[in-house]
This record gives sequence, C-alpha cells and structure tokens, in this order.
Amino acid sequence: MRRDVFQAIADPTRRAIIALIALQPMTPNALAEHFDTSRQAVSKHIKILTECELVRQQQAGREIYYHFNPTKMKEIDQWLEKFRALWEDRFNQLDDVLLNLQNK
Amino acid sequence: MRRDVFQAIADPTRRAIIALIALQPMTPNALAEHFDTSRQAVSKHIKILTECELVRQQQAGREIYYHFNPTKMKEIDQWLEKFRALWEDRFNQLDDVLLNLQNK
DNA sequence: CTATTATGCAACTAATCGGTTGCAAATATA
DNA sequence: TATATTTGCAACCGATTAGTTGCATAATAG
Repeated sequence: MRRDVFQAIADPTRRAIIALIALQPMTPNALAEHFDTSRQAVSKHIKILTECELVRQQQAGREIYYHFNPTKMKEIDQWLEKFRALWEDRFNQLDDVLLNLQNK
Repeated sequence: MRRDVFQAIADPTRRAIIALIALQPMTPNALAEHFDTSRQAVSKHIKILTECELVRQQQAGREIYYHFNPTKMKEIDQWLEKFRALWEDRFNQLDDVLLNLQNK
C-alpha cells in the first residue's frame, strides 16, 4: 500500500509514537503502555509509519525495536520551505508596524 | 467542528489548494478549474482549511476570495522543530564520514 | 423584472480509518 | 518438552472521509 508522510503524521497517536521513539528505540509492547489503546492498535500505527519510512525496525530475538528515521521528516520540512518565506515576510511587516509605532 | 492543521494538510488536494492560493487569492470556482473534481468538493476542502484557519475569506460582491494564512502553518514548523536537530545530527555524522573518506 | 452566475448547505454513498478480538508463529523460560 | 511472552496478521465494526447530486440564496447582467 502506498503511504504518504503527510497522512502518516495526521493522526495524533502516530505523532506521539514518533515523539517517543525519537528519544529512544522502543518495542510495540513498551509503546502500547503509553497509550490508552490495545497493542494491536499501536502495531497498526507502527505499520503505517514503517510503510512511509518514518520508522525502521531492528530485530532483537523475539523483540522488535522501532527506530525513528529523521531523514523522511525532511520531506515535510521541504514542503514547508515554500511557505516559510511567506510567514517570515509577515513577521517583517509586523516588525515595520512596530517600528512605525515606536517612532511616533 | 474542531479541526487539526495536521489533518488538514494530509489531503493532497488541500495541499494543492494551499499552494495555489499562496500565490494569489482565488475564488472556489477558479480553484475548481485546477482539479478533476466538482466545485462542491473543492468548497468542502476550503471549508476544512478555513475551520483550521489555514485559509481566510474576503467577500467581493457574490465572489469570495480565499487567502492563505501562513501564520497557522507555523504550528507544523514548530512541531518539526523538535526533530530538526535529529536530522541535522545525521547530516553532521554524514559529513564526518565524508571527511574520513577524504583523509584516506 | 428575469435570467444567469457564484456560492454554501444538506443528503447520500463508497472507501478508508482507527479501533477491537482472535489466532498463529517464533522466541524465551521453567 | 511444556509454557509463557512478543509480535504480526486477518476479520470484523462503527465513525469519518472525500466525493457526488440537488437545491436554496444572494449578487450581477440583460
């Protein structure tokens, strides 16, 4: 199934999973303890994150440690890049306004 | 209805709408011409974008011009900020690798 | 005034989503 | 070997999603 990074981060639970494993790799069971849902539900989220390569797995016996893959997050950053100039412009305009107020 | 910016940008059509009106404010009809769907479908996307304040409207007679609101996009940027250090670290490590290769 | 145009809203629909439970496979432990 | 643990997969379910069509409303044009 073709997965999209933007769709992957749309869900708050998935964003929380990303935030957790960004700190340290975790197993599905360990992750599930942080949420109010079943392990299987968490596993489904992990599967989606894996499919769009936001997450990588590392087998350790019967346990699987899931790692965060930061490079994939750059896709979002690159998309934002196009608009960053716009809100920075807006800030510059705000700066001008504040400057004008000060000069009065 | 409570809307989430992350959910709003999850849909590719909505991202395309944002990209279009970021260049210049547009009416729903004008927007719909860029897509392979009905005007009403586009209007529903606009509604979602408006609810989460990514888009603002300006009435001009019977026409409504929709504007992009860049400040709301900052929410996404701020969320990314937490992870930016991680992929920059990764780049630094890559730099080290390249440096070591050069020294050989 | 009448017709046309631009828009939003409501109702319906198929597909997807996020959740559940049950089960099978593989590894660790007693 | 027998049992417990960790995990993924499949089937099912209710809610949500993105799309459609039809219609009402308001502003413009003839």
